[in-house]
Amino acid sequence: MTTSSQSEPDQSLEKTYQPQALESHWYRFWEEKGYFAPSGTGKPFSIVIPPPNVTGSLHMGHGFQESIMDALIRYNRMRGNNTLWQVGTDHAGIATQMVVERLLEAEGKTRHDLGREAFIDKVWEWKQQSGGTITRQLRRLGASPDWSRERFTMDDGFYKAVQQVFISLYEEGLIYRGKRLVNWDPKLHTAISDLEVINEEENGHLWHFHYPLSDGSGQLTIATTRPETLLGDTAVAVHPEDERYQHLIGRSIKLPLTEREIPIIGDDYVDREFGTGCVKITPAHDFNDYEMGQRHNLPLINIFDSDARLNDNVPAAYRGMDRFAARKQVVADLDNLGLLEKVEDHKLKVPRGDRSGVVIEPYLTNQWYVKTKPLAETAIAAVADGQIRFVPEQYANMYFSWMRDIQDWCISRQLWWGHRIPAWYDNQGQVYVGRNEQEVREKYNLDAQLPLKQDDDVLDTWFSSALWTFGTLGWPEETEALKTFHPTSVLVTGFDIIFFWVARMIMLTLHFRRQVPFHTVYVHGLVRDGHGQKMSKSKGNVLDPIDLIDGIDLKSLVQKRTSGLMQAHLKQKIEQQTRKEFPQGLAAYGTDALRFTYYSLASRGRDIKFDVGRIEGFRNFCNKIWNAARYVLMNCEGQDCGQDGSEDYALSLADRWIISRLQEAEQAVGEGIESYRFDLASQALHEFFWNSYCDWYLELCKPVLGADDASAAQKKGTRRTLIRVLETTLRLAHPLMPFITEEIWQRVKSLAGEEGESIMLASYPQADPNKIDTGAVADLEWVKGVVTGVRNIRGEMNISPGKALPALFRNGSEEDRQRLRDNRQFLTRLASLESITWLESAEEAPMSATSLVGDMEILVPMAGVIDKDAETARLGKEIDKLKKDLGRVEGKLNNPSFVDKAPGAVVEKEKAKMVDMRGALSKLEEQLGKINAL
RNA sequence: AGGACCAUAGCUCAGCUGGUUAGAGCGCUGUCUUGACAUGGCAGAGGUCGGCGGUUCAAGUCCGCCUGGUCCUACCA
Repeated sequence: MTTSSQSEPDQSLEKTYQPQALESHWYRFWEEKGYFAPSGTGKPFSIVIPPPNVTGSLHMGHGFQESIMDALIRYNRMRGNNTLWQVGTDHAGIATQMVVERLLEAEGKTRHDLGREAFIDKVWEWKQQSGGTITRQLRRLGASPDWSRERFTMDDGFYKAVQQVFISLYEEGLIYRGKRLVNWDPKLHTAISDLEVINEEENGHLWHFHYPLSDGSGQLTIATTRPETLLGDTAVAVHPEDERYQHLIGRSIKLPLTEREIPIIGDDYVDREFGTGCVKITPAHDFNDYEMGQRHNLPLINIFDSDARLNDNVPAAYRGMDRFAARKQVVADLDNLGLLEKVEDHKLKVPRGDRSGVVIEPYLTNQWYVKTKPLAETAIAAVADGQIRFVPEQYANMYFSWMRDIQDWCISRQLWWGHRIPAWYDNQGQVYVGRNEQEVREKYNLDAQLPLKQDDDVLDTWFSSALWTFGTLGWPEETEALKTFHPTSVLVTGFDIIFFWVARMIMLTLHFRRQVPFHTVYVHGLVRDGHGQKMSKSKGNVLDPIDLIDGIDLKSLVQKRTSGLMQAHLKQKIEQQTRKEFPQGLAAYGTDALRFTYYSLASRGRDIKFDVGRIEGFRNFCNKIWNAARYVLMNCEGQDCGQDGSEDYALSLADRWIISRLQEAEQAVGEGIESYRFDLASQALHEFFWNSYCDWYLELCKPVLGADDASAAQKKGTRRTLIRVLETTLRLAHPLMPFITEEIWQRVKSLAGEEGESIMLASYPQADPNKIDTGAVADLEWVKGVVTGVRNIRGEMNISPGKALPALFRNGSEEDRQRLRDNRQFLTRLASLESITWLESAEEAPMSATSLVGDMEILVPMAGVIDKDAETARLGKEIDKLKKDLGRVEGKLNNPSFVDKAPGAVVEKEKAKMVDMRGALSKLEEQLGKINAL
């Protein structure tokens, strides 16, 4: 491996770009040197990482997000800011507990076999074992957080912060415990918050049942999607103004199967148009019915146990039945009684747990809640008054609409893995909140003999992650880090967790710090596959960022995508699809190419489709940089590159031009990063380096460096420019492509007069308007015009690129003549010309192919090389295009209201355009005429 | 039901407060192994900017309606 420039400074770059070796080398170097820690000087800039699940692994979404954060961090670090990227991981309650339970299941055990203590030990063990995966993968991405400050949402310090927050909120009356309906997950046996419930439309049925009136005078027909809840009905409701049923309000129903008498009530919640206009009311198993039950003092009959099986509150025949079995049974029984009127197909939204996928049951339990309304008010204000800015702005609306209608947040979870709720109960169920049992006894003056039992529940994971920005910086201690880096500068996150995380962070941080958690929220889109599909295991379209970096053969890729599938029947389809899409597997593109791809796709927060063709293109870009650097080094190593402070060098037109272009590129890249338009930043960089530096500048250097007649000063000026522009571009690109830039920079820095141990600590290039030379830009545009004109003739006429052609210039101005005198060598070389001769107006021109640069004509004599028909066609094409455009311009200028009303400058511009076009057109037409006359 | 976003070249996308001949990458066609690079060079083809209407001297860009798509929130049992 030749990546160590320290030991072998003179060794040139390997012939081909091979990312693998150099990436691990430089990462180790940076980390060992401690470069990721804040410098301690400059303006503070800080970002907290959205903490990934400690036992998780890196997916494309992480890759995208961390790449963006790392670019911001490296950019700010190079700008001289005191830059902190705070890193850490989340304990991810439900997700982690589920993983460990699945491991136990493989051994035929459940968590209950182990008991709480032993199970938690097991989870810690699992964290120990797999917890390093994601942080190792972050390193592979080149992420540069301060690892020495790494935190975990269940470390000791965080535990303190969580307790403090819970206890304070409780004491302020903002946390309370209450018995009410919650979203119950019968598989995971825990309550979950509204946000964790996914409502998807599914096909179901609407059953119409007859409920007989108690007095036997008739019946009411109700419509329901959930027949089994009949067993918990405590009323039937109709609209109070519904003439069909009005008279029945106050009377009662004899509830079938139960023989219970339940009232008929009037409530304007009922929609007269839907179903039959009569609704069965089950206050214990439906959120709306619950509300209605409260309004009408209806009893609550809970008919389920925690598995959602029917409990002892139902007739013996149904006890112990699963809810879905009970549904069938109830329908059958009512049918037998002749009470089933009909069954209709019906689409309905079915609530499912986002983790378990099972149908969520509204279920009456005791839970802890955060009273969110008071917290939301200040949180709304912070965004409304601009203390927090969303990028793109439209996400602020999403935030507002949710916050204005926010519901209390259920924060208790019936899990074992998580922050245990700091509350104790005596035998009477009296609750005492405090840091530990001893403190509770002291605080509440409890008798030492009074038995206390801690709450079994843990807190929602998002409760602890809501404290992330200040908790990681040492709160509740008033640390230096907290004072320096809070509020953080920007939060980089996906729109999917604005409610889960961002909103709650804003609420709790404002409450406890009287500070916003961050000034800007940059919301990025979701990474989808090349066809716009969400990446998911079951679709088998997941791409692993690490595989894109290291490459993976087809066999392993198929293996990876088809193993551990929940539904085995998908296996074949996924395998086929994978073999078709990636017949060669994935090549090893390297981290820099992957990162650059992410940036190129990061526009305005919309979803991105990750096309593997794209990363290949940017791997090629890396290769281009590599080879350009090889060429530069080849010409500069061991040579005087004009870095000794003496001024004995001369800058050519090309030198002055590329320096001008570099300023523009610096401007564009900087603006792109500052405005979170990484697509624009990466594009500006790509365009500058490939199209300006490589395609033109390097080619323009060749005649100078290779010419015998070029002076030492000219050669020195060219070498100086060559190496300095390369070196600057590397710094410009470093936040986006950290590895390749470091590798090359180490070889280039001293030649370019730079010092320093690492590019990541070097200064970020700033555009200098004084270096923009508009004259040089115009002159070089002329050179490009001539070269491109000849090349066009050559290309279209199929003349071999090796064949040197004579060229005649005609109708040139004094400026054209001066430009030719200055740049003859460039034109000869780049256009591969044998000679360039001015044709005086009196002279007869030989039959030629023609190209125009302004008013000047370039003639390439046709004798022997150009075929008449091809030239006719080529000119015809040019003429058609000109005519079309000219027509448009003339139309505009002939329109009096345009000339009257448009600003003068616009009109002048159009007039000048018209003159140019007319001139060009007449020259081309004349030329076409001559050729046709042959 | 309410709201947001999107529709530009075969594909993926830029196009800022309305004013160059609408751009890029990939793909495609032709050609060239020239001492940095075939992971490359050079040249080229390809678009009535989803539809209709409006504002304006001027609309891909602003406004309205329509069509198609994505998503969020709420929810009628």
